[in-house]
Amino acid sequence: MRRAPNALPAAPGRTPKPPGMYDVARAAGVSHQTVSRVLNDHPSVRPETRLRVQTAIEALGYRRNTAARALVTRRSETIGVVTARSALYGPTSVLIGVEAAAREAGYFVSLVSLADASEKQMRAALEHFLDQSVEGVVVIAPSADVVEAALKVDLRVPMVTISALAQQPAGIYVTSVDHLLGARLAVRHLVGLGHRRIAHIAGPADSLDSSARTRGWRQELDAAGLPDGRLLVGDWSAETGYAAGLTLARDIPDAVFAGNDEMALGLLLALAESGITVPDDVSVVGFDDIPGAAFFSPRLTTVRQDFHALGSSCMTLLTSALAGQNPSAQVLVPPQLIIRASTAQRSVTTGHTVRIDAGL
Amino acid sequence: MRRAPNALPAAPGRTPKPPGMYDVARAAGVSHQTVSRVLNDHPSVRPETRLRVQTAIEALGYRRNTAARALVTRRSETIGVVTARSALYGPTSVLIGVEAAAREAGYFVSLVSLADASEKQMRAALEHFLDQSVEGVVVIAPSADVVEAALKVDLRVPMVTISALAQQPAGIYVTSVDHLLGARLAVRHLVGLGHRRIAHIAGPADSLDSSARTRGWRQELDAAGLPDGRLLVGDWSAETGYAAGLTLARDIPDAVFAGNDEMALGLLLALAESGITVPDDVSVVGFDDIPGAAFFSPRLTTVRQDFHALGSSCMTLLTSALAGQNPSAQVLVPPQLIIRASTAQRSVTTGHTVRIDAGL
DNA sequence: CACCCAAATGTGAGCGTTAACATTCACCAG
DNA sequence: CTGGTGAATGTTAACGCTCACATTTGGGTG
Repeated sequence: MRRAPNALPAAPGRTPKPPGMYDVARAAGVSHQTVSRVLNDHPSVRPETRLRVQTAIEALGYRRNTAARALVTRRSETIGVVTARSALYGPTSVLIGVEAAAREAGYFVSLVSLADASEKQMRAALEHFLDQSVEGVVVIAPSADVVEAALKVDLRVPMVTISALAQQPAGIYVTSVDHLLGARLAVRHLVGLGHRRIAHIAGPADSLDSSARTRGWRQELDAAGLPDGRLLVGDWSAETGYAAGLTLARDIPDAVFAGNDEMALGLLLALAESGITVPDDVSVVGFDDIPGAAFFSPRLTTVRQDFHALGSSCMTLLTSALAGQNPSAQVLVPPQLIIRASTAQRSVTTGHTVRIDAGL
Repeated sequence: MRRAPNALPAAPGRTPKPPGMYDVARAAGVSHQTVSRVLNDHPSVRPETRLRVQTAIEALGYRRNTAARALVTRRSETIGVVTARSALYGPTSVLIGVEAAAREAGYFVSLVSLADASEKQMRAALEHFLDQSVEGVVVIAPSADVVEAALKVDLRVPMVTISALAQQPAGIYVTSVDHLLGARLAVRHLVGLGHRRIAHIAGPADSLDSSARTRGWRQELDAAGLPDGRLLVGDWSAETGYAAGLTLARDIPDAVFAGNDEMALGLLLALAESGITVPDDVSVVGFDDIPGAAFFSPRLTTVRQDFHALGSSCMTLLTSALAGQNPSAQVLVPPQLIIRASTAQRSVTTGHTVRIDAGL
């Protein structure tokens, strides 16, 4: 067993008990309450006394006991974060972003990852957080059932969910990357390039992010006065992107908007194997800008999400809710279109318009 | 503000205080201590009494106050996890794996991600954990300086680091994926395919995982009686893999072992752009088996890590340390070689041996 | 049938902090 | 000089739990 190398002549053999407020108080020649006041920087403490106490704290290496504090105040400077037990790029990046933002805001984070979206699991997670006296909860919710499960548990603290809900439910705060906008940006880019038949490979049906992206695709097509495109459904995996690619290869559209980069990767492979050249024969846009997207073959045009901004947005919502304000708006973080080599002007040779267009 | 819909006729307007042990005790007609005994399943409680108490707990919706418990026991059923603030596939997957294993082992996790590997940051993180009375700490350490920083803080609880240290420092427990073995598996596969000049693109110099993989590459080359191969250094990014590929393209080896899949991706692109065909002209192996690796072009042969097993290994170490045993061995989790299409028998046309070899 | 022992249960004292209230002290108005 | 006032400090009581110890209970023994 490792023992703290402690200079104090403590009772032999025992781990020296960490000093408490009383010890500090004694050392500073004040009462424990004054120590408490210094710690919580209460105004009415003489500067001189404050200094004396601070010196004593320093000297003894005193650290306030959070359990005792939490016991009496029912506060813990901690927020709980619930995420799905997935190693996917999106959720994990969001988690890191939220953790960073929470720390910046002065909170610590307690983490629970859910093996599934059942209400039971969610309830257990949230109740655990409540037991810990967390001051707020962040739920990273990929699908509607996670949000629903979270809403069923009644929390005594504010909750913000990171989810692309079409509309904000009462009682919780919601923030998200603006997936719809991202999709529109992607499709708009494709339309601008002259593509008319724009297919979409969607993520899993229960994914909110995916629905929002699909909605964006439709809206932009609509706005451009283009007919509906072909819709295929995948599950975020390259595997399903590949399958979609095989299907698409039989009746190739002008362009494909893939719901995420991984599916775009699968798509790219299927296309290559089918002898279809990107971007000459068909343009491809992804979503996420995962590390590596810039080195797909061809380098992938995609939509980048700002996870750091998302984390901040999340904490802003939470802290203002904690401050008693009622931030009502659903905050959306704008994504960014990254144009690379997988998209190009519609080719005149394979396009469905005649050669004369090229001259215009 | 949302208010818990509570059936009890509580004092008007106030959030009803959650029931305590005394409330349960009264309801069950026993003393608070008996309730405590039931909670901690102490042996000497009559089954009938136990049942009565449990019924009362159920009825009142009683939940044990963790702060109070932590205050007296100085235990919290929580472990602290320190990780690097990175969205890379490796670290995040490890994090998810550890969280899952911790929950399985009955612990909750408190998370701190480090913006840098400074001792200051590490100290703050670990002291925060100590304040929270965590029972153990897991440090996911990509580089030696993180481990060193962690060692400098003197902890009163067991610590396990997940790091590919060449040898285990005293006082802490270490577990890791067996990167060295993984690299040897990869290189052995290459050697088995007849390749002799096997280059390596290493990860960043300060990465322990990278060093272990590089060491494995060297060892296996040695064991096969082959000359040292060409060594290039990247930083895990596809960008650097691409740069390495450009360099390698000028003097193409038989095969390349990339330190991770992302660099392999960059390498693949550089090779393709240089008119070099994989695996005909050169075989490529990656490391990680990131989602998508199976859909690189060509599908990437790589080494898969078992993050779930790693998490379990980590918790096994921690729980046995907690139980007072002294698990001394450094536990390594074996990885698995996944053979796909980026590796092939050494081509007779481009090989450095004459055609006659093919007939042997 | 008194006796003892172990099992089952109860009692009281903290754990380290903050909250509420009490006290002291210096200073100024009347 | 006295009373009042507010700032600075001290005292006491929770917070909800577990621990150590005290007490009760229910059988076997001799």
